[in-house]
Amino acid sequence: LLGKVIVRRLGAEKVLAGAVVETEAYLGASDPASKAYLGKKTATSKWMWAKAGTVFVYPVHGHWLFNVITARTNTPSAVLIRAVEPLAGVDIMRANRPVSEPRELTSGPGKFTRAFGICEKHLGLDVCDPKSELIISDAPRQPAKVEVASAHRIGVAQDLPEKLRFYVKGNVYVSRRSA
DNA sequence: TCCAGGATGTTCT
DNA sequence: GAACATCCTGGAC
Repeated sequence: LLGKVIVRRLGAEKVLAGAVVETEAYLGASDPASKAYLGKKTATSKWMWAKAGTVFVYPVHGHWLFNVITARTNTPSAVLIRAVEPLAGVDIMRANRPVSEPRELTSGPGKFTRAFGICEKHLGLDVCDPKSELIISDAPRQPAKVEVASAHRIGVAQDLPEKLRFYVKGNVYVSRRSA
C-alpha cells in the first residue's frame, strides 16, 4: 500500500487525495495486538474476516482508525494506514482539521482520518470499487524511487518479534513517535 | 449495568 | 518529554 493513493470523493468535483507513506500490519489469531487475536469474533472484530479490499474503521481514544482488509476471506488480517502525504483537496482537509504546521495535517492515524472526514459510515466500503466513496488507486505519476523502512509498531503493548510498521524513509508526513 | 483500557492527539513545561 | 482529554467496546458481574 505504500506509494498508493487514497481518494475520497465528495460529490462531483470535490476530491481528497493522499499518498500512503506509513502503514502497520495486523495479523490474525497469532497477533496479540490484532482485533482477531485468538480468533475471537465480536461486533467490530468480525470485519477482520471480510474480503480483501474492505474498509475497516475502528474507534480508539475518541479517534477513528482506517484499515484495509488484506488477506483472503476467512483469513483475518488488516493494514492500518498511519499517515499520508496530502495530494489534493488540502483546503478541505484544513477545514476539517485546522493546524498551524502543514505536516500536522495527516501525520498520524487519527489525524489522517479527521482530515479526510473518515468515520463509521465508511465501514465496509470496497476500496477497489470505482463507484466507492473511498478508493485506493495507483499514483497518477509513478513517484521517484522510494526507500521503504521498517520498525516496530507504535502504541502496541505486546508486539511481535517481526517489524510490522513500514514507512517511506525520509518523508516528513511519517509520524515520529518513538516505538 | 458498570468499568477498565486502548492501533491517539493536544497542550503543557 | 509528560500529563490528560476523550469515548467506545467488550468483558465482568
